[in-house]
Amino acid sequence: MPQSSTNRLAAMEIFSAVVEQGSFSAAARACRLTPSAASKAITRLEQRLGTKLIHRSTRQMQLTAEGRWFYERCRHILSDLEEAER
Amino acid sequence: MPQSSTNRLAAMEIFSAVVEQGSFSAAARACRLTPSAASKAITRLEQRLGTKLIHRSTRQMQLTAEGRWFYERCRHILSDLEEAER
DNA sequence: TAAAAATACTCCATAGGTATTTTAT
DNA sequence: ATAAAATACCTATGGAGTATTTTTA
Repeated sequence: MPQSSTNRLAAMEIFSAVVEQGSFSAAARACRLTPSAASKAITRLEQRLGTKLIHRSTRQMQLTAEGRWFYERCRHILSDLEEAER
Repeated sequence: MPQSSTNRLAAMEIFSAVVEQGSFSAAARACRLTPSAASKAITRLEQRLGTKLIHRSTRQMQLTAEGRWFYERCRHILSDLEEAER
């Protein structure tokens, strides 16, 4: 049930974009957001899940095992969603 | 991508509750919301989808064909989501 | 006529933007 | 040195609540 008022789908979309683009700035562009917004979205997501999804430095990023698993779930859910909202 | 800033998952959860409970007030209780919030959530959802999901009067409600279809999609997505966030 | 739903209005928390700082190559 | 990420600060708005009105069995 709601009350978990954060926008979980937006977070999943941004996370997927980060994974696919390989950087926060590129993901932000793809999502038409600022890098700041993308960064904060991922941080919030990790806090909510209580898990690190991406190991990142200013120059490189790598998915954690949980990140890889969560990315697969995201793809699945987002494609189902696309169908549902079509 | 975001910018569709509405909380689509919350809407799906509320919609599912309405279907399962058979009324907006009961669904609101189940979701720990006011009937007002539930009503507005479904209205927003229908507007966003551009489809009527529920034919409703003050005394009865019935799913449209689209509503039935969308409900099935919701169940599927929400249970996948539960797994993803677990 | 009494319940459930819809709505007008108000308020606040989430999440986005800008500007700046930090970090790593 | 520079480009990317993080963060501090500010702001806007989506969405929740309350109070009220509308609806229909």
